[in-house]
Formats: sequence, structure tokens, C-alpha cells
Amino acid sequence: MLMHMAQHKGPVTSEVLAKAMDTNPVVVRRIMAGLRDDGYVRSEKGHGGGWVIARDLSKITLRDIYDALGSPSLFAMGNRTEAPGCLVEQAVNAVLDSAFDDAEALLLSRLGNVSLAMLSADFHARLKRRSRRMEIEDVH
Amino acid sequence: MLMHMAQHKGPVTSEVLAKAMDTNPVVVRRIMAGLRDDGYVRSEKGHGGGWVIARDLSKITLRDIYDALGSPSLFAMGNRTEAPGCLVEQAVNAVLDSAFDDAEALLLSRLGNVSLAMLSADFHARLKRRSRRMEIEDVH
DNA sequence: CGTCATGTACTATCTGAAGTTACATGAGAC
DNA sequence: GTCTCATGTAACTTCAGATAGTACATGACG
Repeated sequence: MLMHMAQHKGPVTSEVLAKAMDTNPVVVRRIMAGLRDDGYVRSEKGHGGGWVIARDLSKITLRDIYDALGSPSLFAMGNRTEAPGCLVEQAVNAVLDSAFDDAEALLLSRLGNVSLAMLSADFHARLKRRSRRMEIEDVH
Repeated sequence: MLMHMAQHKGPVTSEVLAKAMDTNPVVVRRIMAGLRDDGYVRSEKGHGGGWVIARDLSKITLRDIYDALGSPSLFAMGNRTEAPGCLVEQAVNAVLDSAFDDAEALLLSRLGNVSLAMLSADFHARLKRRSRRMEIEDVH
């Protein structure tokens, strides 16, 4: 959604974003709430209102967004019991915790190294490629 | 469940395993089915039947078990669209795919390095620690 | 002051995992 | 042989969590 806003100039309404994401304006607002609270976007009410990016794209990483959205758990599975009395389960949990923690750390560090500015650059590169391809198809 | 079976000698019924895992025998059978198909356990019907480990514990890794269970997706989130027309989404997907793939590779390799024999050793170490603690508590 | 926008509580829908029931199949005891 | 005990599996049923949608309050601008 932030990338779509970056393309627009001026505020973008939840309505427009919802159309772009094929969902409901309320869903958009709910998601944006976290980003607003963390200062990445600003919302403006009334005529000509909508959502505006409030910080330089190079200063927003995917990790930032992940955190603003409440750092939801990344993995599809967790320990059966968090503090089991069963010693078997304790042994298993210890190994799994360590492996999952390391994987999570790697993933988050990767997200922290990607700014929206980079994504925007990649997007424009793709745009150029696509339009070139279009021209070639036109000739044929 | 395999660790619990390793403690027992002789076949263990789904009923007993279900009690230990606080679940239903049918759920146990469903899970064990994958392990049986991959040759990690054997099932025996009739009197005195149940589940038996069919391979040395040092030859079974957590990764093996993960695969036998059908390699369910590890992450709690995926791309909104797998092959989006939207170039913004393509750019985002490319970055996320790469990060998630690397995290998955790390995690699976960690699981591949842990055998049930190691877990069993850890379990027995914990058992020893616990019984020592019990004795001390007895004295006091 | 009417219209357009966000903010949010409340409700509804959807989906996948887990649990359950029911019954078929096969192995051993007697 | 047949009775009992075990697995094998196909339905079916819950249940919880995510997502979507409705309703209405609040605030800004023309």
C-alpha cells in the first residue's frame, strides 16, 4: 500500500487503496493504523483527504513495517506447550526454539536491509522492462 | 511421540500415545501414517500390537520427520498473489521470496542436524538433573 | 451545514486445524 | 473359527483465528 501511495502524488483515500488491493476500505484503515501510530504515514480527513507518506522512502524498511503491524508471529507452528513438565517436550522445545529463533533473526535482518526506496527503484526498473516489451509487441 | 516410543520397550498403542499427548487416538494414527510410509515406524495390529520404531534413532533427524509429515509450510504468511500482474507486488514478492527462502533453508538445515538420538541424550541428561534435584528436596 | 474522509466498535463470514464417530481390515488368543 | 484388540480411513463436527463488512461517531473543508 505504501508503494502505491508513493506512486500517487497527494493523499490517497482508503477507498482507492482498497480497490487497488481488492479489499475493503475498513481493512485498509485497520492496517494503516499501525503505520500511522509509528509515524510512517499521516491521515487527513475531509475533502481532499486520505493517506500520505510521512517519511522518506529510504528511511522505511520492511522490518519497520513488520514491527508497525504488530510483529505478528512469522511461523506457522509453535511449541505445543510453552513450559512443559514433560522432559521429552522440554528437550524438543529447546532445540526447536533455537532453530526458529535463528531463522527469525535472519529473516528480520534481511527485511531490515530493504528500504521502500529500493523497492521503488526495482519497481521502476520493472516498469521500464515492461514498456520496452510492449513496444516490441506493437511492432510485430 | 517417537521419543515416547523410544522410552517404552515393545509396541505402543495409539491409545497410549494419545493419552501422553493429550489428544485422540485417531489424530495419532493420522500423524503416524506419514512416518510409517517413510519407514521410520512400523505398525502392528491385533493383540500386543501398536507402534514400533523401525530405524536407529541416530538415523532419524527432525528434518526427516518434517518431510514425513508432508513438509507443511513453515511460515505464517505468504505472498498475496503468486504471479501478480501488479509490478509493485512483483517487486515486493521478489524480495520477500528471497528472504523467506533463505530463512527456510537455514531452519531446515538446523533440523537436519538434530537426530532423535541427540534428543534422547538431552532428555536423559534432564532426567538426571531432575532426579538429583528431587533428592536434594527430599533431604530438606 | 452538507459532504467527504478517517476511527473504531461490533458483527458476520470463511477457512483450516483438530477432534470425533463410525466402520472396515487384519492379527493374535483361546 | 470366532472373539477381541489393534490399526486405517472416510466422513462429519467443532473451534479458533483471520478477514471482511456494517454502522455510526468524529473531524475537516468548501
